[in-house]
Amino acid sequence: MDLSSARLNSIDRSCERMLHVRWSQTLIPTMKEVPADAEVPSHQLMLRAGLIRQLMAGAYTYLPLGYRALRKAEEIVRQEMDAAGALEIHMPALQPIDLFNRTGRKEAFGNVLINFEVKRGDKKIHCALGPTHEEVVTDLVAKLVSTYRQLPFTLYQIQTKFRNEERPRFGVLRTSEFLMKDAYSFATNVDDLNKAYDSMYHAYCRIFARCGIEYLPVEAESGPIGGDASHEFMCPAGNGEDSIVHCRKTGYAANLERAETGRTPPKIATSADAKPLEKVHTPNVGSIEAVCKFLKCQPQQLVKTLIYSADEKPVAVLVRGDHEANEGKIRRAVGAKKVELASPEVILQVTGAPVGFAGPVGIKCPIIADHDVPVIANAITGANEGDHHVINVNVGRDYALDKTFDLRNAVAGDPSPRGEGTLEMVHGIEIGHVFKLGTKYSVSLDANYIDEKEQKHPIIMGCYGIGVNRIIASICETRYDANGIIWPLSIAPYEVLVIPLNVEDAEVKALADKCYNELKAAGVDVLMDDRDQRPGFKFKDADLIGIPLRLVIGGKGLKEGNVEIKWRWQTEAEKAPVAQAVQTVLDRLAAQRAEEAKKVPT
RNA sequence: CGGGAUGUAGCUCAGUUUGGCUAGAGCGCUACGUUCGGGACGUAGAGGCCGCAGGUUCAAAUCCUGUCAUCCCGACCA
Repeated sequence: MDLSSARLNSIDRSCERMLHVRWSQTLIPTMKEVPADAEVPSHQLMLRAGLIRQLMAGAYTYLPLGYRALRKAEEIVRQEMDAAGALEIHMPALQPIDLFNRTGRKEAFGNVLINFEVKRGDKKIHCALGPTHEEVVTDLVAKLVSTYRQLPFTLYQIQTKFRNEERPRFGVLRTSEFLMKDAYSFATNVDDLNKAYDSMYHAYCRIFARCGIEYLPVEAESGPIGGDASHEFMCPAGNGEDSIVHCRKTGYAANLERAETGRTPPKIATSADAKPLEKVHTPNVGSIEAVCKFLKCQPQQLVKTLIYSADEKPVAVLVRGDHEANEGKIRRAVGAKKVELASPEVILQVTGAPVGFAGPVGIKCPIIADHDVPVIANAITGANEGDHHVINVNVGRDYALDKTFDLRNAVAGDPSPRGEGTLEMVHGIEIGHVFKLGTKYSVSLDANYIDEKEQKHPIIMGCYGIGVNRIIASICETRYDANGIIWPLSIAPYEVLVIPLNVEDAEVKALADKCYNELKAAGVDVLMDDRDQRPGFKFKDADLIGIPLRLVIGGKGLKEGNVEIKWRWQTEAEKAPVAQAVQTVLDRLAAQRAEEAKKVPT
């Protein structure tokens, strides 16, 4: 046997070892009780089902069952990346800090970037642990690519990332060390960038569909390129950290930062029953909440006046008291590059009052207002004078407005921007992100190419990430019942669980062994619960770890010549004759695989 | 980084308010026996730096000070 066939043989054997196992010989530490530290379902279930154990806040060990699931997710990601033509590489997690200095991200990441010095002889090397790999990959490509003829291409890797989370939480959902698939596309023109982006977007849809995750691609803040340049892939889940605005009717979905509303601009006219303007003394009453309490009114009656600095010029932004201003929308409305809340000095300058008492009446700077503002009759606003508000403020009479804008965060009940339907708010887990980067990194790291006219240009990039751990966590967060996890067939640590109910019964044991051996010979991922335990105990564990298909072999069934086959999500088992047991399992698996495949976009 | 909570057996927790015998229970674990189709029962056992350090006291799981860790809410999150 030559070396290569020996290696193949050993790979074969290691693959075979992956496929099947006896429970008594593996490590599946299930827990009956809910660990006190775990709050959200995925965290509780992953601990209870013996998938993970915590090392410290934000760092978890994947145990055999959990690691199998993780590797299955990883493999689906890898297959779809390969199919999309991306090239797999593996970059170091350990990176020189210099790269982050050059892109300005040492500053931008701040405390999130884990970095430290190591001694090498009499030198000190300042390193970072990669929170993502834009710097490393751009540096690599800068050194490898010189001409347009080498482009375009997309590189990807599946690798551990490190971020010093200020507050790790929700078990595996937010950790300081996590497995991420990150891909980077390199192109000479926007067309090729768009092609790479679309191809990644499509691959992502296939990946999440194959993983059995309910997912929603949402429009996200687009950054430097503008337009349709960024999507987050969200898994709707009650415990998700992100708020998504979603319209069921039109399918519109966007994150809160980005979501438009379909409101129509109101007619700007003074209310027919406008009451006389009146100044009231409101000592130390600056916040909306305090004003409402003091004047016994509702926040909807107030006009919130925020002083922003738009490219260093002050502008007053008016939104209804119960709404939140959206900086991105303000930036676009005034056509500024940079928008931030003005400093107390600037506020004093334009309003003549300290923070908390700004209002549109008599203010010394331009005003822009949200659609919902001019329709408030007899509104309450700051008086541009310390410790005073004005009541019965009305547009037209007391302050002027030519037009109104969409300036606030969307709220549930807003009309969809697609013309029909209503927006609702859902929470979601961010499981993927695709982003058109442009030339931010290629410019700062000198990644250029020469075109056919020998002109030098920065390479146009895109980046595409998937949180592999979050795939597992999202499944556990959304697919479970009172008894445990309900895995999709594609990600389940094992596809089939064989349960001989009484391992002391020679006939039961012999049939279970036969089924187990035949299933593994047929290439099925099969786990056999060969433990000498009572049936109820084994059923409970089976439901907890959630293996999709359960094959029960017991004395009672055997007397009738039957075994029982049951999907985890069914309540009643199907009886199959002993002779057809294995074939029935294989048939059911094939049918289910086909069923899951139907949901994958082509 | 602000606010809140909790650290006692592998897990879930009692005991702390009001200091006082050898620190407890259930589950799990070990051995033997009886059981055996949805987390059985009996008997006998093993298992504790009561988070850590200092202090008060004749005496500290219990009171005081400090510290560490974990969880939750908020801020932050390329």
